[in-house]
Amino acid sequence: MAPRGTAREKLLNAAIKLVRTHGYAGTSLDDLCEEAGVSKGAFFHHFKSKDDLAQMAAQFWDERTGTLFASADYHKHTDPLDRVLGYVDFRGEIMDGDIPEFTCFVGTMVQEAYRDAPEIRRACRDSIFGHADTLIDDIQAAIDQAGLKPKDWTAESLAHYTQATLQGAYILAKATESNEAALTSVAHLRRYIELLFAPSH
Amino acid sequence: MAPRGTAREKLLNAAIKLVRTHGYAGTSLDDLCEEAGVSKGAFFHHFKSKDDLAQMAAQFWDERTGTLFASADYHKHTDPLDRVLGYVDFRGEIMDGDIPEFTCFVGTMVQEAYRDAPEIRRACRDSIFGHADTLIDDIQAAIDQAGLKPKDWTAESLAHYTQATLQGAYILAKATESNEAALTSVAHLRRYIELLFAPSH
DNA sequence: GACAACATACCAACCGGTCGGTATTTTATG
DNA sequence: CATAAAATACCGACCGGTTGGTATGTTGTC
Repeated sequence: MAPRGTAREKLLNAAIKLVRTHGYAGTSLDDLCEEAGVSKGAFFHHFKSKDDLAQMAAQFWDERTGTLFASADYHKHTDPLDRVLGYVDFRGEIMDGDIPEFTCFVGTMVQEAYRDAPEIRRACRDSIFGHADTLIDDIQAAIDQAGLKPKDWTAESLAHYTQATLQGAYILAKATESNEAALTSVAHLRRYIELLFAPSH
Repeated sequence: MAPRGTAREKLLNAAIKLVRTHGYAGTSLDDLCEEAGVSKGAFFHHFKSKDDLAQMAAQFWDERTGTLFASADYHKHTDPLDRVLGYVDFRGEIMDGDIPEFTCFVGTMVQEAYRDAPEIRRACRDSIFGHADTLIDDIQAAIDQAGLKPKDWTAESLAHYTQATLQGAYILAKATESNEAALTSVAHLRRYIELLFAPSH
């Protein structure tokens, strides 16, 4: 028997895995409980409803990915532009293995829930944009160091754009059942950033 | 009473509308029939199953958007780069109104169906990449005219990248319930293409 | 009157959620 | 420090409604 006090976390991890594979509405509570190896009773002890689980899972995802990115090597670069490009490279490096293993849980879920479950939408939005915001300081430092005075874009808008590209890359990956088009997209994103900061402008 | 012989098309349009709003699994056959103003019998007269409808709807969407883009003004530019940039601008212009009205039906659906319904996945893939392919000739002409010899990208990969960016832009729009981040993404995409073809390289 | 285009009635499986109960851990009290 | 009470963690049968799908009509048109 599994140790007590672990059902909640097992359900959160099961949610992330199954929603990435089958979508939110396509994942039933029975599926969730079976995947987690817990009972229906345990589910409703920890969560008020399926939507409540989804919201908590978005926060859980946010923390899990926050740790992953915070401890990644790209922060070690002394040059701010290298940190930004290192981030992009890192996003490419983790596009590995089976598609549900590297695609974005909150990006997937918000597409289904944005209209019918406002709290889920907000939790997903906070995760996506909270993560994007971790890039702003490095981008701004790169702008300052390069002596750029961009008129029609900002560190924030570029940070958001990176997330759009990555989310879209995952859709292409799902459509083709391959990470190839996703990696191509990351390469284009990298090239864009290089061009933005290229000395010749 | 609605005229006979229109149920099929009404169901296809209802599918596009409802899936864009609630997702694929989140849309029931009863919802579909009610939205279309048609009975369950009519549904199963025209479609073998819900998945069959989804597949047909992806093809229907492909034809509908094919007509829209084929008749758009950006083709009128004599300069190929202007046609490409005109396409991007056009994508921004149609990001208007309520979110389900401008987001991508096949991009939404493939996220839910890519693992569990291979025929739907293929139909969505064909629509996305078939559309992307309509850009290749213009991009290639722009490359040739600018005298570029890109080593690590092609007209095809750039065409695919535009679709990734747009699909991701829709996710940001859904997450924020606003088209603002989507428009910002389109502006960045435009800037990237301008930089790629800028004389100074 | 044949056949396509619908409508209606119905079904079994599945869905999210409830409920009564039990096992374990924590806490208050003498 | 013993122990009873209370809170927590968990179980699984069960419920009513919804689901995708079927079987059997009815209606319009050539």
